[in-house]
Amino acid sequence: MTKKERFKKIFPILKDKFGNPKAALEFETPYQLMVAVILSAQCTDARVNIVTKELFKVVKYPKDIREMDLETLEKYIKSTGFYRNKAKNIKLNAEMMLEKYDDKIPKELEKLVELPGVGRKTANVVLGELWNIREGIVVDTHVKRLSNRIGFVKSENPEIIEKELMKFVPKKDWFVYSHYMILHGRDKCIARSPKCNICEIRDYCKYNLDNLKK
DNA sequence: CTCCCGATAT
DNA sequence: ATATCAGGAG
Repeated sequence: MTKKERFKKIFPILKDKFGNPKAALEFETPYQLMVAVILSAQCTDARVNIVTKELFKVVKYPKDIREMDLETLEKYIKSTGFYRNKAKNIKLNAEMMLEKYDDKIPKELEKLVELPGVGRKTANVVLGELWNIREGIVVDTHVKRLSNRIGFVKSENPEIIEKELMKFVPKKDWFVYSHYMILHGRDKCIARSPKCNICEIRDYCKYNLDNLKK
């Protein structure tokens, strides 16, 4: 089976399982979503939501971050890990927002990634979530792991993985596909101990098929 | 490539 | 004890 054929088998199964997924991150304003995604680096979104529940009571726009001192911000977000980097980036990010965009988040990927703390992954999530804009495929740790296990790619480089996936994943599915990878990654294709024996897509997964031979 | 870094599951 | 969690900057 070609990659495209396998994708056509896998995608409907995941679609049937997860439907039309909403982001697990909680937010009210677009700016809050960007902050939440920055916080979600190497951290579960459940943890991010615990932190933002308090933080977003006082932070809704970039000006709210400007008014908050660094130490206070660090205290709010500490439990998400990397808190000093994240706090510093969020402060710098707010300053650039106020200087260039006020509180209107730019809708171009090239401009978004210039904001401190925002990389390609974060930018794609923000654009997709807020305005359904798909400039690429979100490649996070889950997409990376599942793509390699299924046998779609053989690479640890997010940009190479993204290009490879874009060859056979239809553009209209780019955004939901990464959502499905993330959800399925948390549910069955867990990093440490994948539950291949109860996995819905095991018949199309290289990792499972290879293990059966042993 | 390394560093950042707390919380959680195993 | 240790790997892992919706990564980004230098």
